[in-house]
Amino acid sequence: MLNERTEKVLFAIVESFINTNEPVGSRFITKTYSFNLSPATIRNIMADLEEFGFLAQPHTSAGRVPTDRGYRFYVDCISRHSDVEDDFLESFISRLEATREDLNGFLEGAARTLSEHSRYLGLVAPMKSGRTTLNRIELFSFRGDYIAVVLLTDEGPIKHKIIKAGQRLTPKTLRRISDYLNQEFSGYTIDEIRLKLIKDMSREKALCDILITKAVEICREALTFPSGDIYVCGFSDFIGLPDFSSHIREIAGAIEDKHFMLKLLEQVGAEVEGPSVLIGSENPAKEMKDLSLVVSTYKQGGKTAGSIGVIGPTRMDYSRAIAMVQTAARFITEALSR
Amino acid sequence: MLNERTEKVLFAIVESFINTNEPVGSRFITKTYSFNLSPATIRNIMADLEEFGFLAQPHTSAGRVPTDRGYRFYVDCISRHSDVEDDFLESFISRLEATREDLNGFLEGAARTLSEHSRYLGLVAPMKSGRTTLNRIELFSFRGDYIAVVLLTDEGPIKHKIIKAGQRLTPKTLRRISDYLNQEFSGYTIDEIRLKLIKDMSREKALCDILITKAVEICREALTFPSGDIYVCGFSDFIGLPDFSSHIREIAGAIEDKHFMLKLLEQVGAEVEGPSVLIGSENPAKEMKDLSLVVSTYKQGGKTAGSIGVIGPTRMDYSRAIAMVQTAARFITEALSR
DNA sequence: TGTTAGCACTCATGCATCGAGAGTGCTAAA
DNA sequence: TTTAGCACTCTCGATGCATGAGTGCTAACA
Repeated sequence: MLNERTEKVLFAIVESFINTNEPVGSRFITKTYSFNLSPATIRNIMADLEEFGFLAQPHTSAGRVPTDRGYRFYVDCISRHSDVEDDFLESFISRLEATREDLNGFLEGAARTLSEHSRYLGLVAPMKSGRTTLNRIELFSFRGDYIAVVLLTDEGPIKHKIIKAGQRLTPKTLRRISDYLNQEFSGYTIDEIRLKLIKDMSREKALCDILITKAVEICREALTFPSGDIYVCGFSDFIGLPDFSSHIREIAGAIEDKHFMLKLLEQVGAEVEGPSVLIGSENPAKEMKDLSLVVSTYKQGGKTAGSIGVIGPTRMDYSRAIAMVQTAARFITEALSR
Repeated sequence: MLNERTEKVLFAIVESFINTNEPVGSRFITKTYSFNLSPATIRNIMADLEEFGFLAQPHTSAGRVPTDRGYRFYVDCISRHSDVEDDFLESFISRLEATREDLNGFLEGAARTLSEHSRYLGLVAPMKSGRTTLNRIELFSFRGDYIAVVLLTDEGPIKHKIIKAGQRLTPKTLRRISDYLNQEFSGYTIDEIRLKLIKDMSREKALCDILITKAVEICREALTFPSGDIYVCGFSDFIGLPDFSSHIREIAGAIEDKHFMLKLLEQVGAEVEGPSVLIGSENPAKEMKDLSLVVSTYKQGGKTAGSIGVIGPTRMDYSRAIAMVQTAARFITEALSR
């Protein structure tokens, strides 16, 4: 499609622009890179690239700027095996030391490490709990007629919730309820349990057992989780980037909206092996048309356990960002397997 | 100190500036407010106010702008009993409905309500858990040699932590440990428990009881909490304010730093009854010299349970903000008492 | 003695102009 | 196919100028 020389020029332009944030001109290219071509030739090539839709001019007589399509071509071509700095990995390791046994703390630390090293926005979203397997349910009465429900999942973290029982339950009753729940639901994923709960609705009515009714009720209430955590770090550095001085507000709004971000990560992350990249207008939301997203998933026990990634301007150092996200995802996966 | 007329002029200037964000001139005052004075007289008064340090001019021949001292005088004078809009309270009530039995969810909702109605930054910080009373400790073994520790406090929320036990413990052993812990620690505040733990160090060694050692160890590990939650809402609206287009970055940095914010809230909140106000340079951190903070505490069972407040530009609608924060704090206090 | 009218003065702001510089596209020559 | 040359376009910063808002001061007034 593009001959080698044209491609090289495109890459040179993309990389210059990533570094300098200034439209790059033909003269600049000839000075900086040794293509042994005159500015005029470069200009011809640039004109071609513009026809292809890979470059654009902010105005006549400015230099060229890569379009989203240009970035896309670049990203699809670059090697995905570039290395990350040593201190990046070291940061991860020391964070892991500091937060051992505290999964959420570690994940938040991972987001922070990512943002600090990339200077972009660091994201981590543990997967929606619907897909995780329930290990055990524990109940205990609490302050009179409340019940504390603790759900242990295989993931490690515990979900908890306080429920109003409506009446005082004896420890024995409580134990019978929790035995029933564990027998029914342990080993299933949260989503499966939700399904079972719907089916049980009828069965439970048939049985007319107050105890069971209560148990299922508790379970149903306990499973109305907040839909999932997400850690976002590095906002202040991110905001300081010169790229979006104008419409910060919309961008900040989109980023603050955790539901939106979760949905975005879930959509993107699932598809391919290795980091996915969404560039500018490829993004589903218009607020993010000047932003790019690099995201990967991490696994636990062979199953996807969450997403990690960065958000930056379309003028992002993709090669570095991809390497970092990939490294981070691998690191977390490895940490979780221990 | 200030005669009544001078005071009225000051208030007029403060309020105009709060509304318009433009330096206010003598002519404007005479047109807008009916003091029955000529611009010249107003100018004389303004000159006096400037001498007092209540007003400043951005440059010769701009209007006057209130200084932090000016705002301070204004805030100290205004009635603290202005009303809030009805829909503000309604928002609270509906949030409470939606998040019943989920304290953290409710508090986050409160921060959001506050930010949405004030258009400033809404903050809620549940008090550092050190001052809350431990109700009960529950232990259960988890995935082999791990132990899940769940701490029930009087506050309602449960703190949980997963600990590596190092060896497999039988249910019976576990029960003995948890009985011991409950006997020792229930009814004390977390801070007291920390103290007790230090004392126990020696006693425990004397006893040479492996079980107790293990128990105390578990407790100590479990009490290394993350230092406290804080909910910050409304960043995108806040950032859109015209006041700080220049140094957004520092401000965003300060706000993102949760430790810093927690410390700030803790410092301010504790002192007086009703909302405290910190204006611009009164603020301990230089990054916040263009921001004002209105913060109050909410209580549970007579004890301070957390802080709630807003952060806005020094040019803040103090009267409204104070009323809102006060209302919010009262509402939460009331909700917690049920 | 306090208030006001008048006036000169100061600045910020917006607008138009201008020159410099950067970069382009096109053409013709190598 | 590449390159040199040239005319052309457009941004950007500096400059000058008029305008308007607002002030401080002085002198007159009630």
